[in-house]
Amino acid sequence: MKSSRSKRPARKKDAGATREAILVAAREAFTRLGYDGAGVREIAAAAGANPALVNRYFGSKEALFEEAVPTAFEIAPLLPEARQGFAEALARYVLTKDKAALGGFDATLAMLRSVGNPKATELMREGLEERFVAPLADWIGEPDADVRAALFMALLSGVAVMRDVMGVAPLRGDVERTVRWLTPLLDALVAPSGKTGGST
Amino acid sequence: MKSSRSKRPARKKDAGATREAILVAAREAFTRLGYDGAGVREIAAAAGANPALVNRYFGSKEALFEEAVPTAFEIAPLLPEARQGFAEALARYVLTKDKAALGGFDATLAMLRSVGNPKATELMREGLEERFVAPLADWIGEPDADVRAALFMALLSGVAVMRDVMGVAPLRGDVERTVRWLTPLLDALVAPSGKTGGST
DNA sequence: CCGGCCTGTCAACAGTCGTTTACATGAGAG
DNA sequence: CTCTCATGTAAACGACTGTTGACAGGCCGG
Repeated sequence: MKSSRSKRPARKKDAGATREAILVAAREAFTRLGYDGAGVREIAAAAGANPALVNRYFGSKEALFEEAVPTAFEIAPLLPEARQGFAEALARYVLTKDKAALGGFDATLAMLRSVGNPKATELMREGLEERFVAPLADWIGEPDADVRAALFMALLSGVAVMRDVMGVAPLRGDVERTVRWLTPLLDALVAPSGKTGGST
Repeated sequence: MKSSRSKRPARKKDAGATREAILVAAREAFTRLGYDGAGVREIAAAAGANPALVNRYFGSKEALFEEAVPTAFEIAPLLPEARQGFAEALARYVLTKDKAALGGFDATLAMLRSVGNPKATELMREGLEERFVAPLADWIGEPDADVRAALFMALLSGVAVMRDVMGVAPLRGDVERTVRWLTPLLDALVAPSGKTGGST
């Protein structure tokens, strides 16, 4: 009973901090529930803010989503200098990533759970191509790099959908066994050409 | 002005036909808009029926979805006797399939656009495992068949998401060029072991 | 031909959604 | 201290959602 007042601010009047709290809460909610499933009231409550402030600081739920999710697509930090072991490292990453890290935010999951909404997909397409496919294609630097990068992203997304969203059993089992089969697939897309594909 | 009456039945009273019309309209709507995006009023209107009939014949929107989508997952018909050319045929299929066929119904697209809704994913998981992953694993009949089948489905779903839902550019371009890179990936998962993966 | 029941219609319910407006409050400037 | 404006609150709007109950219509068996 430490609060006799009906409202405990928990945060003094600070527009910047409130805006940031809403943004963080939105990322978590979009990751867990998708664009349609996450409501502004729920997001605001998780941020300890009033629902009306969402519209005041972001204009609309659509604009909030646009700022929260598509800008978070980032493949660049994952591109190492050495190509050796890159495929396996990424395979192990998608199979073990814990959404509890980084405050429950996972851009890939937020994307996948929001693909049902046409406005959300429209907002994500540009970010996906510019921040994921294009940099990856540049990094591959081989013939058909654009197609290979797109297939790379498709494979990662597909695994995420089956494992984290649909909960398909075999992908939730032994990680090492799955890594052993996923790695060569990813590697074939990023490795220097001539080994697989490309020829007739 | 051939109809002076305010309502033209367009179909005489026939419970079975009405039920079937709703089912067909629901499949098309779920494919195009996903579980959340497709409304019962819209489905009923497309079927030329009254919205209340949806609940009368199916019980609820959830039950309608359960009967319309998860039962349509079917890999069995696509499993040929000969393994030769199977991967390439399936690769070409996912890259050229036209949703206009079969009345605009595509079970994979309906699934992907509905993954944002937890009730929908719950209803689809069983059908997906029993009607797609398990039969495919049996057909592969190799060590780690379950993981390989799951990755196979993940790859196909990922391509569908990136190409048909997100509209990623490289996957909408030259089909043959994409087939050339997608085929060996699928082939590695269904081909007799020893060629790729499984070792170490 | 006629009554009963299956089929279809209509309207409304209760709830949620994003959004907006009017109002209260508190912190900092003069 | 006091005025003032940014910040936060409260309530309601209009539009939707899935669902249900009461009612009408027509087809078929008697």
